[in-house]
Amino acid sequence: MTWELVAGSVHDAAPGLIGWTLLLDGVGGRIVEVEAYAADDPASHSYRGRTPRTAVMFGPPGRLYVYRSYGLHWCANVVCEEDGRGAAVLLRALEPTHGLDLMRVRRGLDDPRLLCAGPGRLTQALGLTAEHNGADLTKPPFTLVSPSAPVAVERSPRIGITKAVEKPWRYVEAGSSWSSRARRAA
DNA sequence: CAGTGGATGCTCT
DNA sequence: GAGCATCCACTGT
Repeated sequence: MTWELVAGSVHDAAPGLIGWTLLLDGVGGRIVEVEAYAADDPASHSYRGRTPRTAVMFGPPGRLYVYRSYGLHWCANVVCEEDGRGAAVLLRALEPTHGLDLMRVRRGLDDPRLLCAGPGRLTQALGLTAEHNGADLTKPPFTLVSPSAPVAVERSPRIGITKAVEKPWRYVEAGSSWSSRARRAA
């Protein structure tokens, strides 16, 4: 596994993660949308230094950083290296490929486009919670599979933040209809 | 369609 | 005590 992927800058790691397949207990799909949160980034949880919540972001790369968002959702990140200064890539959307039926039950929906299109949605669909904070993504119950073909990636500004709003650090698979902003289609 | 606001809990000031 | 890296239901066109 080319896990050097997460050893460098989040701006290399984030587009590099697009197209990988992520499964938890066999349920998941292809990563089609992520956002980079760099060490030197006012919008990053790690920006003000290490705290109990963000400690995982400063740890070994390739781990999961999970936090609660707006009191009700979980959001999942892949921790990157960046000289141990705290950096991670937020998983924003998957193209569901494995375990669709279980995802539908967990999400209470049938529409496959709404199963994993959004950071809170994908964690709910996979059953990802705080219990997975700090988990090693290269080991069970997680599975990571590299893309079988090269993936075209586009950049755009990040969503839902109030600082460093202009930075184009959201990475989406080009032409994907599974991202959180491309929900529209017939 | 677009726009608004409520739910909800934890972290840090 | 404020401020969220969100989602959904509801409103008015």
